[in-house]
This record gives sequence, C-alpha cells and structure tokens, in this order.
Amino acid sequence: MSDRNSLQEMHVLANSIRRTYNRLRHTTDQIHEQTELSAPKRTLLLDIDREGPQTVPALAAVRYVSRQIVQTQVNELTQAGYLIAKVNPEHKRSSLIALSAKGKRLVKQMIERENAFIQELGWLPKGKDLKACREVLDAIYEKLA
Amino acid sequence: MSDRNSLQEMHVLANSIRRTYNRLRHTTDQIHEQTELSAPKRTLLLDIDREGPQTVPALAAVRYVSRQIVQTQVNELTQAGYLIAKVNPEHKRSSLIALSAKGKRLVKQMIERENAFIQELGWLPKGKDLKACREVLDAIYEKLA
DNA sequence: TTTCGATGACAATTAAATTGTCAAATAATA
DNA sequence: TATTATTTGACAATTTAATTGTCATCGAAA
Repeated sequence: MSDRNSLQEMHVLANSIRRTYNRLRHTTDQIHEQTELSAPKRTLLLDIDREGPQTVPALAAVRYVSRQIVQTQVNELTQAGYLIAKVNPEHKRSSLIALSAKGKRLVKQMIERENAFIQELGWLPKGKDLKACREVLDAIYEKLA
Repeated sequence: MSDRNSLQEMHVLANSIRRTYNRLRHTTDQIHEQTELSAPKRTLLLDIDREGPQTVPALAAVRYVSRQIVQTQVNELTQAGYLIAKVNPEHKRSSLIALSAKGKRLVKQMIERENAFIQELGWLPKGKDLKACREVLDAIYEKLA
C-alpha cells in the first residue's frame, strides 16, 4: 500500500491540489472582482449558503484559522448587510450566522457568474471523472480529520 | 456538457479542493512544525526541489503572488542557508534560485517525515484512483491557464 | 542605439491571521 | 445543586503575508 512509488504519487497529488487551489482562487478573484470581497469572505458566504447557518467557532474550525479572525470577517459582512445573526436554539450566546436576503442575492449572482465563466471556457471534466476526483479528495479530507 | 447538474458538480468539486487544501496545509504545518518554516517557505523549497532552480519572478508567477514577497522569502531562505543563487546562463541579472546542500537535506527530511506520517496513517488512495484524481486536477489547472 | 520591459532592492501600506485578555454564558462534574 | 472548567464575543497588540509604488540597472527588441 505504501510502497515508495505510491508515496511519490501522493506527493505529486498534493502538489496538484495546491497549485490547482491557487489557480482557482486567482480565477475566482477575477470573476468576483466587482464584489469587492476578499476570497476568505466570499468562501464564508458560499459555505453558509451550502451548509446552512453556523456559529462563528464552527466556521473557524473547518478552516483551521482562529475564531477571532472569522469573527471579524463575519462582523464586517454583517455590517455590510450580507449576513444576519439568528437566534441559536442550542446556545443563547453563540448565534447562528445566516445569509440575509442581500447575501442570498449576492451568492446567487456569484454562482451565476462562475457558471457563465465555465460556459465561456467551454469545458468541464467528464461527470464520471469529476465524481471520482471528488471522492478521492473527500477520502483524503476524512482521513486527515 | 454544461448542463445544470454538471455545473453543480463542479462547484462541489471546487469546494472539495479548497477544504482538502486547507486540511493538507494544517497537517503539514504540524508535521513540519520543528522546521520553524512557514507554509509558503516550505512550498518554495519543495517546488525548487521538484522543478529545479528557477528565477524569483518565475516562482512568483506560478503562485499568483507578487514577485516582491517571493523575493523577500527567497532572501530569508538564502540568509538561513537553505537556498543559493546560481548564475543564470539565460540572464545575467536574474539568477537561478537553487537548493543548497543544507536545503537538500531539509527537503529530504521533510519528505521522509511526510512519508512516515502516511505510513502511520495506514492509508493511501488506490493507485488508479489517485492518478485519475490528479489528471482531473491537472486538466482544470491547464484549462484555467 | 534608443526605447521599453524585467529585475532586485527598498519603503510604505494593507490584509489576514495569531496571540492574549476579559467578562459573561455554557457545559461538565463532584 | 454547587462549583469548576470551557466556550464565546469583544477588544487590543502583534506578526506574517502580501500588495503597491519607486528607483536604478540590466536586458531585449525596435
């Protein structure tokens, strides 16, 4: 399982993940330039859209960054009207951070812009390959938990 | 090719790339904690080991960061004895940044530590799946060039 | 050869994140 | 229940990563 060749392949894969991540971030920075939102703030909005309302500490934990920086970003996004704090039935002090109507509209626009970019690119991985790739990434993600 | 379902799948894959990247960075931060080198500096050393000596502007370009910050990091790694500037036959002013003997030893140690970690984990993606995943990532990387 | 872009050095600034502290709220446990 | 430990949001100070801008010099192209 962990012969020399497989280990080497794993290093190469890790490098592909890193450089593709960097390029994706750069591409999305360009696509969403007019939003005036940084990549960390955009991913907060997109994650909350995908996973639903969450507490600040929960958002920080999945990112492996301090809760303080996420708190600051959430506060600024709330100030800008994209997020709202909802009462958390599980916890009186730590509210659930949710998208506002304005935030939902922005996320919708961002996804539409990304889709338009992909259409323009005229290419997507084949459905089967895409799924296989995601499954490997998710398995690595789980194993490193 | 770009029906609604495929687009949705692509967004999900992008998210898997991002979160796996974050977890890999966190894991390697822990594995290499005693090196006292930041993730950006470690990837510089590993990239130079993998791709060979390169100029500072070339290193910056693949990262989509300014040449100034890479110059600073390279200068500090040179100061610390991990890198050396080699004469560039193609360019008198812009030297090729290469690993010193000390840098090569460090890279070797880092790879050994990562391999030991994987052994301890007792798991790797299957060779076929690993390769398929890398090919999809590399295709995305190329298409976004 | 002369113009224009690339490069390294330096400086100022901004952005992202860490670390530390405090008080209040919550959770765990004796 | 009482008490102890942990979590959370707010605030502050600091560090790290990165950007932006400028300058002199070098190299490439016209």
